[in-house]
Amino acid sequence: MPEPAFKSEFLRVLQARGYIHQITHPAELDEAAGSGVVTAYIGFDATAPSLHVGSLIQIMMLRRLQQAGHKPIVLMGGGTTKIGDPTDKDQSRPLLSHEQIQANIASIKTVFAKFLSFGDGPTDAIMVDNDEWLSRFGYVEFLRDYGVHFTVNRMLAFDSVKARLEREQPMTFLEFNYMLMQSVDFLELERRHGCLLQMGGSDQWGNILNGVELIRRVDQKPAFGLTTPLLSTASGAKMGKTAAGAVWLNADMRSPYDYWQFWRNTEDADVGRFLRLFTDLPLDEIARLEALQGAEINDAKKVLAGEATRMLHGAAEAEKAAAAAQAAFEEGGLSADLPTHETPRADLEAGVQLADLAVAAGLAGSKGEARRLAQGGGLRVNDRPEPDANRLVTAADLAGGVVKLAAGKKKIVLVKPV
RNA sequence: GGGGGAAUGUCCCGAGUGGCAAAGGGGGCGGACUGUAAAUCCGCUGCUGUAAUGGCUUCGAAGGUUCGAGUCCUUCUUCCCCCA
Repeated sequence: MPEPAFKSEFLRVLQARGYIHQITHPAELDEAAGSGVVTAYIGFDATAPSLHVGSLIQIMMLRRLQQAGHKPIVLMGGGTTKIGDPTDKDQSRPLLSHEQIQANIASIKTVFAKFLSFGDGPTDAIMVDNDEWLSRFGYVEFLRDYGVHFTVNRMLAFDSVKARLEREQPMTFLEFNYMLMQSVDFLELERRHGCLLQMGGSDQWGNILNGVELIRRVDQKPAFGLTTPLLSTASGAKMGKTAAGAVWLNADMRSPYDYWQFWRNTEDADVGRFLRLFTDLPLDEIARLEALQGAEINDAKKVLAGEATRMLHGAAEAEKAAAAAQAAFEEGGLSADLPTHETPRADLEAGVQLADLAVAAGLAGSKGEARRLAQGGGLRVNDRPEPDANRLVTAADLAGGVVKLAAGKKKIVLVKPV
């Protein structure tokens, strides 16, 4: 897109840090953001008990919004999750129960407090659940009030719908209604909180546009939409999916150490971009880090990992993760902060089959996998490759009170007798 | 309502028309090279087990034919297309 010179601090920051993909009315939004407090929202799904890194760019955008003196609204999709967003999905999702969804929301909530400051002040963040209004509509009422504003012709033209149809994959009427509900969300937030702007990933562009138009048509009020680029790594992989599964933000689903490792393993080509998006470091500092060449860029990755982990888990956890990584990778030593697996001392004294231990410690999904891993030279006991997964691990393998198990070079678990 | 097609290794795509643990690819994992990077090359990728031959469970669901079924037959489920 062209480079409009934004006047408002908010849009200037977003632009400089690479958050902007599309804006519905750039000049008007810039004007609004430059002359007063803008209330903006982003919707989040509640399909899992935690958000993952894929949502982090959205969370960070709300943080930037607040930093620039505006008011963020976190919209939890308690109602829309009951439907399931068809965007980018090939198949319908299994429907979750109301209780599951509410439990997920409660769990997700804890993360936002780390990035935003909530409260009653004019620029304090608030959190709302769209189940509050969506589940109250009667069918006839909903159709009369909102259904009239949407034409099927138009809805069929949206990418999310078109893609499903073209691939000859079924799309239920339930899912087809998702974009109506999301539009109504925006309208509802505009009425309740004077919300002016909806943000989201570029895949949400169509849904956001619908909301913008609904508000403009029904309430004759200004409304704006802004999307972020779809985040993928430089080599094209989707952000946030690794072999170990999604990179969850909740600490109980992904340890601070693993979270630190995720960022540490960023590709060279992504370091600058990620620093801008996911840390609060000043841009000139980032430019300096980004310019590092060869092996030195690893320093930039450590800064990235440290900053990102600190923001989510706090300074203490970030330092522990960094120290554990340094000990494990740079000094070949042990650190008590590495992930540990506890095993009964009596079992260890009797001897535990290595394959069983590797599975129990989460390094392999099955004994067969552990065996293959061992045969391929990827399974290490106390830093020595161990080709025989049948061998017994005993108390004799204890070194410094623990047995160090590794699958590959990066997944390390300390087995601790208890 | 009538006619024609489709569902395959629970990550995805996809070959297979009586001997199949099932081609090929993507993805993922491991190894080598490096810098805990990328690219490249090599290996692995249903569970379980051995020094090794093995055992078990898989091709939408349930039955059937057969020494033997992903493959043939019947019924069912879901989806797609055409006609009404």
